[in-house]
Amino acid sequence: MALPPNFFEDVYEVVKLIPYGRVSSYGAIAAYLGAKGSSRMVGWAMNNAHQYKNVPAHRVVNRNGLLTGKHHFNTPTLMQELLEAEGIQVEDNRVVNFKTLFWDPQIHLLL
DNA sequence: ACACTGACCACTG
DNA sequence: CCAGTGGCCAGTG
Repeated sequence: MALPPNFFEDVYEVVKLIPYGRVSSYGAIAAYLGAKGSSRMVGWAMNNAHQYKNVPAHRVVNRNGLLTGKHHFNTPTLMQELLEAEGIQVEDNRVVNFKTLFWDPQIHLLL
C-alpha cells in the first residue's frame, strides 16, 4: 500500500484540526493517514504547505517535541514565537509539557 | 539507472 | 544517553 492519492490534502486537513494551544507530530499524522513509516512524506508535505496559509505548521513537531522544522519558516524564530503566542512554552527548541500538549489524531478523531 | 538527501521513526546495543 | 542501522517515499543531479 502506497500513500493515499490525496495524501497532501489529508495532511493539511489533519494539521488544521490541531486545536489551539496543542501540538502533534509527523509520525502521528502519518500513522493516522495509514502511511506509518512514511513520516518523512509528512515533513515533505509541510514543506509544500508554505503556499497554504491555513495550515498551522508550527503546531507540528517531531516525536520528541523538538522544533525540527523551525528553519523552514520565514524566520528561524517564527515557529517558537507562534507557539508561545498560543501559550505553549518552548525551551531550547523543545516544547515544554509536550507529552501533555501532544494531540494525537488517532485518539482525538476516533473513527 | 544510481547515489544522495530530507520539517521522521523504531529498534538495538 | 548516544550512535548506528534499516525502513519509508519523492525529488534532484
